[in-house]
Amino acid sequence: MSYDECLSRIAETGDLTALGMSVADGCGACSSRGLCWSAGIASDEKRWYDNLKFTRRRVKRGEVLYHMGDGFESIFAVRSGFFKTRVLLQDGRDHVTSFRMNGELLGFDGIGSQAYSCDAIALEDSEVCIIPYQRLMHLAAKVQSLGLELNRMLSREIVREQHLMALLGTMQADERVVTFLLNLSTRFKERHYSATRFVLRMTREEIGSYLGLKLETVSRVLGRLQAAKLIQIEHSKQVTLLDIDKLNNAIGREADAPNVVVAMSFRRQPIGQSVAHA
Amino acid sequence: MSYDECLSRIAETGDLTALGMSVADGCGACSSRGLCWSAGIASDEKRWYDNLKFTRRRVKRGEVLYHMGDGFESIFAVRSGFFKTRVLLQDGRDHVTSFRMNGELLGFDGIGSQAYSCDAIALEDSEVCIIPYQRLMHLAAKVQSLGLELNRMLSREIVREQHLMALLGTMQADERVVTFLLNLSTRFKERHYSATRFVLRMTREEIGSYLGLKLETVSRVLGRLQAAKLIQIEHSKQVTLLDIDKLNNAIGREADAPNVVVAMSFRRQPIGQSVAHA
DNA sequence: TTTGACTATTGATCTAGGTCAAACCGATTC
DNA sequence: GAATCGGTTTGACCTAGATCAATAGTCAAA
Repeated sequence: MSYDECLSRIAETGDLTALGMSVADGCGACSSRGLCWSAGIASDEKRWYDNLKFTRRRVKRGEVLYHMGDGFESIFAVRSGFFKTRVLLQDGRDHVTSFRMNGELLGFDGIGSQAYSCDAIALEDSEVCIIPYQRLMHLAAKVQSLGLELNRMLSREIVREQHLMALLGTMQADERVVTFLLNLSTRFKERHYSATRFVLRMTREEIGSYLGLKLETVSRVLGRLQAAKLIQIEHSKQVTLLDIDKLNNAIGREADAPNVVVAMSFRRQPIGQSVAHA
Repeated sequence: MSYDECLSRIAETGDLTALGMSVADGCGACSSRGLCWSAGIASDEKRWYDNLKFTRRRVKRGEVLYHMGDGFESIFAVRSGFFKTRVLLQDGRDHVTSFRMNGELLGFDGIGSQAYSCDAIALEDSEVCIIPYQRLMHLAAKVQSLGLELNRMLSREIVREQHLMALLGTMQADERVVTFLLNLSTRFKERHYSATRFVLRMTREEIGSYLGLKLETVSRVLGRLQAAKLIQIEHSKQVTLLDIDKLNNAIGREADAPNVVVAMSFRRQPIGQSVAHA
C-alpha cells in the first residue's frame, strides 16, 4: 500500500495506528470527549474522530511538559491533571500565561517558529495525549473539517489572550481576581464538576503572576471577598463560591454570560459596597 | 467545468479570478510582497502565490474596518496605512490590542466564533486586501503549504500576545514604552523604512491603552527619554531614536553593543529584560 | 488669521498595590 | 513530639503611576 493510499485509508477509517500511534483507548472513549475538539468537527466526519488514538505521556507534579526553545513537534491535549504555561524573561522574571485543565490544548505557541515559546509545567500529576503536528496536518489534508477546527482553536486562543490583555491593561485587582475565579468556575462546570466548589491547584504567586499582581495582593483580595461573604476558603486551596450572581455583579457581568475568559464589563466600587445592594 | 475541477485549476494556475476575485495588481506585484505570507510558502508552490489577486478596500482615517460582533467572512492584509485593534468593555473602557501596518494581517480573532471579537480602526487613510476565509480554505485544501502557513501566522499571533501579556504583567512604565518604540523600529526596518526616525500614527492615549498606562504617564516617559538624549520628538509625533543600543540596554536586551552600563538618568531602578511584541 | 477641537505637556497631589517583615499553618521528616 | 519547609496571611510602610487641573501646541475649518 502506498503512503498516499495509506493516508486515504486513515482518513476513511480514522485508524491512526497505521501512523505508528496506538494506545489503550481512543478519543471515542475518552473522558474529555467533547472538550478537545469534537464540537467543531462536522458531524458527518465524526466517525474518524471517534476512533482517533494518540500516545500519551504522564507528567508528574512540577515536571516540565515542554521547555521554551524546545523544538516543536507536537501539540498536547490535557487528559487529566493541571498545567500552567509561562514565558520566561531572561532576568529571572516570569509571567504565567495560562492554566490548562482536562480537555484543553497546549503547544500552539510552537507552530509558528517550530520551537515552543513558553514552558508548560504540570501543577499536579497529569497525563496528556501527544498529537504529532506533522501527522495531524497530513490528516487535515484529507479531512477538511479537521483543518478548519484547528484554525478555530488557534483563533479562540488569540481571543482568550486578547481578553487577558484587557484584564491586565485595565482591571483593578479585585476585578481581576473575581474574573479569574469565575472563569475557573465556568470551566469546571463545562467539565461537569462543581461550579461553586473547587480546588485551586496553583499557588497565590502563580495566580498573581497570571493576573499581573503580587501574591500578597491576591491573598488580600481573597481575604476581602471572604469577609464580604462572597466566597469561602478552606485550607488555602479549597474555594467555595457562595454567590455567583453577586460575583458576576461585582464585575458588572450578566450571570449567564458566554464563556469568555474575562468579563467584558466592570464596576469600580469596592466589592463589598457594590454587592450590598446587588 | 465542475466546481472541483475549477478549484484544482485555480490551485494549479493561481488564478483566483475564477472565484470572483479580481483587482488591478496581484500579490506578485504588491509592495508588501514578502511581508504578508510569502516567506512561509514552500518555494515550489510560490507560482500560485505570485498570481494571487484580492479585492481591496479603502478605509479612511478613523473609519472602522470591522466591528466586534460583525459576522466573520474575511481576514484582511494591510496594503497601506495604519490600524489599531481594540477590545471594547461595555462600561466604556477599552483596551488597544495591536497596531497593524503594511503587510500585517487583521481578523484572525473572527475565525473561532465566526464573529470578530474586536474593532479594527484605521489610524490614517489606509487600504486592505480582502481575503475571503471560505475561499482561502478551499484553496488551502488544494495547496498544502497555504494551510500550514496560515497555522504559522495564527501561532505567531498567539506568541505576540503572550509577550504583550508579559509586558503588561511584569514591566515598568519606562520599559514598556522603550519596548514599544523598539518594536516599531524593528517593524519599520523590515519594511525598509528608517529604523530610527518615524512617525507615531497613534495618540498618547492609544499608546497608553496598548501598554496599560495612562496617557500622562506615556507623555512623561517620552519626556524623560528625551531628556536622557535617548530619543528626540518633534511635533509630538515625529520620533527619532538617538541611540538604539542604549535603548536596548535600557530594557536589558543584548544589542550588539558591548556591555556599556548606561547610567539611566531617566529612571531610578534597574531595568528589566526584553520582550518582543508587535 | 482667527476660532475651536483635539492632543500633548507639565505640575501637584493621591492611592492602589508593591515591598518588607513577621507570624502562621499544614504537611513531612527525623 | 520537635524541627523543617513551602506556602499563606497580615501589618506597616512606601512608591510608581493614577488622578486632577492648568497650560500650551497642532491643525483644519471658517
